[in-house]
Amino acid sequence: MTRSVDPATLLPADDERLGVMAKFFRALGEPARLRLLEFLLDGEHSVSDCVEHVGLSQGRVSTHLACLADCGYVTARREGRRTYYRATDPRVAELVTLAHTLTTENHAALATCEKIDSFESDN
Amino acid sequence: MTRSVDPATLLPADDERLGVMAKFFRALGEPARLRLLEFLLDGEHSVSDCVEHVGLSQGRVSTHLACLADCGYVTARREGRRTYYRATDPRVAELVTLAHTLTTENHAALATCEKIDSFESDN
DNA sequence: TCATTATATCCGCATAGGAGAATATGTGAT
DNA sequence: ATCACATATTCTCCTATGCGGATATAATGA
Repeated sequence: MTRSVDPATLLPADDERLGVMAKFFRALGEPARLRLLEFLLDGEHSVSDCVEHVGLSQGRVSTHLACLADCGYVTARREGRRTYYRATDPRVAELVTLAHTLTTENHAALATCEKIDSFESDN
Repeated sequence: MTRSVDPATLLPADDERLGVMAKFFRALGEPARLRLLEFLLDGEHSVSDCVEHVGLSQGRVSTHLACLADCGYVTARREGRRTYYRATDPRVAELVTLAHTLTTENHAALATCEKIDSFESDN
């Protein structure tokens, strides 16, 4: 039953687990989605509210929200022609808070990390 | 002192905070880096150990490790010609654990999320 | 100094995925 | 049924970033 454990040929199951986790994190690896998530942690909002809040096109915002929902960060509720999104799970808030704390502490180093380019604008 | 609060024209400071947090999360939005981080949570390892562990090119692994270090997930320690990396902050372990729990619960939905493509291989 | 080993950096290539615009779909009102 | 509004989906474009391979740099030893 034991299968190859050649380090470089890792278990497929682990591959999948890591792939899923990576997706999960990548969902928050976008300023726009992070802003949306924080907005939705703050309370329930419709898509149009979100559009106004982040200032992106309606289509893009809709996609971002769907992404957050797929990842389990927020839940959607349809009411009439509107869809309301909200972040309910307190552990999500916990995750964001934890990240906020860690990034604040490490702000300097992170800001200069060029391996990942959020937007190294000139500020 | 209060400045424009037009929702779509958000505070630059907030822009930067979100940009940095996004970077922080994006660092974990990659299966390879996630695998490396878990490996380093487990104990201290040299770059070559890591190369063997993840099975990617030495250069790539070095970059991934530098990225994790810049983001504050791991620390580097040079000893002779080798560099040893390790994840020390327990809050990092907490972050990973939390994500692991949440993704496990939501595995099904996440696996089908096509907004983000980790690798939707045919499994 | 020169050789060897361990890391780090650079380069070109390929692709994931974000952006807006246009369009489709769903839903309540007339 | 038709219209108007709210959201979702599709399209093309373009950039960020992962990858390997080559090379530069650092550190130890002869």
